[in-house]
Amino acid sequence: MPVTVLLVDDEPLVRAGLRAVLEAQPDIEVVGEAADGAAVIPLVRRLRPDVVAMDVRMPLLDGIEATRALLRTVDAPPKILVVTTFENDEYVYGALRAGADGFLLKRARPAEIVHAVRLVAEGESLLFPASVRRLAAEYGEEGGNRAARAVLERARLTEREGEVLRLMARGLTNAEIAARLVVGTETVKSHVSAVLAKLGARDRTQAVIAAYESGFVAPG
Amino acid sequence: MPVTVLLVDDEPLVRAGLRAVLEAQPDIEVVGEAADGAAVIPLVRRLRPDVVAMDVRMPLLDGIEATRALLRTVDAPPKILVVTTFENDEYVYGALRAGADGFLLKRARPAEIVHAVRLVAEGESLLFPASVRRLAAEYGEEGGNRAARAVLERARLTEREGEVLRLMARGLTNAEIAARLVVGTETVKSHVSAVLAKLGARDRTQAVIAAYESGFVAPG
DNA sequence: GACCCGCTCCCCCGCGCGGGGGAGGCGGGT
DNA sequence: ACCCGCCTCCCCCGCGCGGGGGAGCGGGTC
Repeated sequence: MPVTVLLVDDEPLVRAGLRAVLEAQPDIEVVGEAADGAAVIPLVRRLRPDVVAMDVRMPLLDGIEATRALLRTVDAPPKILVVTTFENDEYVYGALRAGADGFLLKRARPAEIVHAVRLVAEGESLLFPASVRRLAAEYGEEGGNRAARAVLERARLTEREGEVLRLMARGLTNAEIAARLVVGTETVKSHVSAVLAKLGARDRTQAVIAAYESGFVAPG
Repeated sequence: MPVTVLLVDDEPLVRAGLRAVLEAQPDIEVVGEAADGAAVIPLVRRLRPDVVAMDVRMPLLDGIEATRALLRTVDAPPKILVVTTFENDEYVYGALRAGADGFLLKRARPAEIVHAVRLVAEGESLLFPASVRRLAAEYGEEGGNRAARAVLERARLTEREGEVLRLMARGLTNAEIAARLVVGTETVKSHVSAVLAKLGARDRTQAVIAAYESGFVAPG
């Protein structure tokens, strides 16, 4: 049985492109399209797709709200793949926080798009696509922490949030981080929440994974 | 002010060796020695060392019990560095679980020993020394998961525990892991607890860090 | 047969974590 | 003067996590 996909994007051109790429696969079937977030829920109820490829910026109901509504009102909801133009879109992080399973850049190569759909359909999350992982490599070994800085910028982490993430990635608890930074635990909690939101992580474990996968911290 | 160290080992030779290595450093001072775990607590109360270098296998009171007792009865307890002969010693994991801050191989080079003492004195934990981290490199890139298998063996993780750790390192919750493995959440909790104990990790975040640091899972 | 071990599932319990709010100070930018 | 981003701290709340037990079962060893 093929993977069924519902396309949600306000630009017909993008929908057509995604459809062309996905329909070229024998095991992927596009079962419907929607032009805005408001139309998604009834369509999902009727078509029951495995995956919804959802734009973030849309009229009426944006991708974040649509994702939230979908997960709240539909039982056995489909996997949600957030489609965006910018790697740096805060809306993406909002959508991931709302429960989306991964994100996908519009300028990704067809093979990557297909791969992303298959992955989320299998239940994998795709928070840190290859493009992000390659950062460290791009900057080279001798870049020192230039790659880390780049990731910082992409995720728009503040300096303090970066410090907190680094300590999280050393296995410290909030209380220990607070002691280390000589601030209150509530302050650390604020920073941690900000880091989770910006990285699209659900908990500190996923944030640490993100730190390793992005090259923000390196093993050894 | 120098880092003060208390040596606890039943073998005088080992104590002498550690003392020679550490005293060679201007910023490290060995303030006392003990031959078994039972003598540790009163000595710590009197000498108030920054670091206790503690053997695991000792008569009367072993390193695990001594660590536990120390942390329970002494306020502002010193950092505890577990000293062992075998990388594979389950006692080590027990000691780490009991609250020790790091472990150290007796066959480590002097520079490594000094480094370890300074690190734990600064409040860093040292769960995964360089010797373990180098595993992946030893086995080479084309080793595939041979390095991972080696780590598995060293930590004595069972096959199932290895699967669970791998899923933890993908950011899954216990419930999600349970669904993936088609078992109950209580079962997963058992495996997770076993993994934490064997890796000397305090929580799943530290376990994931261990997985990355040891090469059990690799970024990218 | 007795034994150990790995996998499975169950109980109770405390606590750290993370969500969702808000709020004040402080420096920089227009 | 104004706003805004950052850092700091506070509240309440639910839940997942991890610790501490125990227990049954199959498969291997001795």
